[in-house]
Amino acid sequence: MLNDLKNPGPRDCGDCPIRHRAVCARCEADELEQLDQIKYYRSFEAGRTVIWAGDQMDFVGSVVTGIATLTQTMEDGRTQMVGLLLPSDFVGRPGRETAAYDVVAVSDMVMCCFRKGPFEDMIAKTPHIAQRLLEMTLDELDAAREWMLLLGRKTAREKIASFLSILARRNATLNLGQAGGAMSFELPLTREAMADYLGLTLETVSRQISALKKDGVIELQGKRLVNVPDFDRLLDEAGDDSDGGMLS
Amino acid sequence: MLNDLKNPGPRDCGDCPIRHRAVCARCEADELEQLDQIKYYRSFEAGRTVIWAGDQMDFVGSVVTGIATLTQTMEDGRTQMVGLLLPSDFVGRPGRETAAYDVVAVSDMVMCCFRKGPFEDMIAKTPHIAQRLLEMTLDELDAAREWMLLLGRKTAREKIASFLSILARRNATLNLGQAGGAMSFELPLTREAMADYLGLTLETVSRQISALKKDGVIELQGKRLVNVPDFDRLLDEAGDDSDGGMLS
DNA sequence: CCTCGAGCTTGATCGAGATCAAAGTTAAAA
DNA sequence: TTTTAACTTTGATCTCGATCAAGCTCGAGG
Repeated sequence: MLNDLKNPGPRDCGDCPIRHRAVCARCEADELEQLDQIKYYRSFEAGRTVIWAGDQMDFVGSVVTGIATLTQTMEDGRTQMVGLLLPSDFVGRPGRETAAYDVVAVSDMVMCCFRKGPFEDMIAKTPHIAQRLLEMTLDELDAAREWMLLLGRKTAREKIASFLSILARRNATLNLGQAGGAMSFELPLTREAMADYLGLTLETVSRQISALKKDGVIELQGKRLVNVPDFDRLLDEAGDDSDGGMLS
Repeated sequence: MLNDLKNPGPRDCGDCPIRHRAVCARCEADELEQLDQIKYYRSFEAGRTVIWAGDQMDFVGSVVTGIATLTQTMEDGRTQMVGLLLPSDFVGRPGRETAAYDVVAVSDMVMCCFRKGPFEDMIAKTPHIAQRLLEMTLDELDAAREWMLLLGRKTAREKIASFLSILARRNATLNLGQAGGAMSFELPLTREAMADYLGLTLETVSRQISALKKDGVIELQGKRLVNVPDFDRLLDEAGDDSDGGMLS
C-alpha cells in the first residue's frame, strides 16, 4: 500500500476507476492518447497539503482515489471549507496562475495531474474536454449554491442531517443496491473538518450528532461509522424538499 | 421608457452594451449571425418573476440591462439568495430541463434570450461559446465560494461591509475614474432582499447599516444612496484580505 | 504494560443575531 | 391634499450556537 503511495507509477486510462466520470469522460481514443502524454500521477498522504492558496499552480488534475478538501481562510484564522473533492472531481482552474484555495488531502490520495499549459491548449483544441469541464463546473456551481442555502439558513441540526444525507446518498450510488430505508457509511472527516464545512464549531457538531443518535435518526459504531435506519427520516431532519432531488 | 419595456424590439449585436462581456463575447461575425437567428428580447418590470423554480425552461439568456436575483426557498418559506444577476450575466443551464431557482427581476430588466435547444446545438458546434460559458461559470463558482465564506464565517457587520464593498467596487469599474478613497453608489436591493442574500434578518441588516453609518464608515442620502468616504476602511470592516483581490 | 496526545464528548455560561412589537418614512394612489 | 401600503428603523427580549472548560476514548509509541 505504501509502495503504491510513494510511486503510483503510470496507469492505463483503460483501467482507470474514474475514466467515465472525470474530465476525460467524453474523450475518444486519440484524445486520451494526447492526454496521456501530459499526464502524471501524484500521491499524497492523509493530512498533506496539495496546494497552498496563493501558490503558483503549474498543474491541474483529477482526484483518482481518496478525498481532499478545498478551504478558504481569513486573516484571523477563521476557516470555511468550500468543497469536498471526491474521486473524479477536478482540481485547479484553467486560465488562472495561482491557487485560490488550500487543497488538503484528507485521506491518502492519488491525483492524475496535467501540466497546466498543455492542458489549456487541449481545452482550446478538444471540445470534448471543454464540454465535459463545463458540465462538471455547472454541477459544482449547483452544489455550491445548495451549500449557500445550508450555510445561510439551516439550523445546526439540519446542517448535520444534510451533510449525512449527502454522504449516505453518495455511498448508495456507489455501492448500489442497499435498497430500502437502511444504509451505512463512514464519516471521512473529523468533527473539526465537518465544522469547517458546515459553518459551525466542532462542539456543536459533536452535540448535534449525539442528539441525532439519541433521537434514533442515526446509529454510531465507533466515532466514524454511521448507520441510518430510515433514510427518509434523515432527509426530513435535513429540511430539504421531501424527494431530495432523486427523481425530479 | 415604458414603451421600450413593453417591446424592446430587435437590436443589433453591434450596439449591444454587453457585447464584449456576455456569453457571446468571443464570437466572430458569422457566429453572431447564427446567434442572432435564435435570439429574442424579453422585458420584465421590477418585481416580476422571470422563472419559477421547477418550471420548464425553454430558454437561456443574458441580462442586458437591469438586475435580477437567483433565489432558493425551503418548504417552510426560509429563503436564501444564491446569486445577483447583473448585465452580461447568464441565466439558465444548458442541458437541464427545469429551472433550479427562482429568478426575479429586481429592477426593470431586459434579457437577450436564446431558445434552449438551438443554443445547446450551438454550444456543441461553436467552441467560442462553450469556452466563454466555461470561463463565466468558473467565475460564478469562485463568487459562490467567496459567498460561502461570508455565509459560514462572517459576522453580521462584516457581511454588510462585504456586500457594500462588492457594490462599490463594481460601480468603480463601471464608472471608472472616481479614484482615491471616496465613492458612492445606489443599493439595488431592499433591506429584506439584502437579508436574503446575506443570511440575516432584515432587522439585523437595518441595524448594521445604521451602525456603520454611526461609525462613519458609510454615509446615507435617503435609504438607498450610499457614500463611502474611505474605501479601505470599508474593506477593513469586511474582514477580507487587505488588498481585496484587486491586484493579486 | 503505561504514557501521551489527537480527537471527541459534555457541561456551564455568554452573546450575536433572531424574534416580537411599535413607530417612523416615503412615495404612489385616490 | 389625504390615504395607504410598502419599506425602514428602533426597542425589548429570547434563543441557538459560540465560547470556555473539563474529562473521556483509544490507538500509537515508548
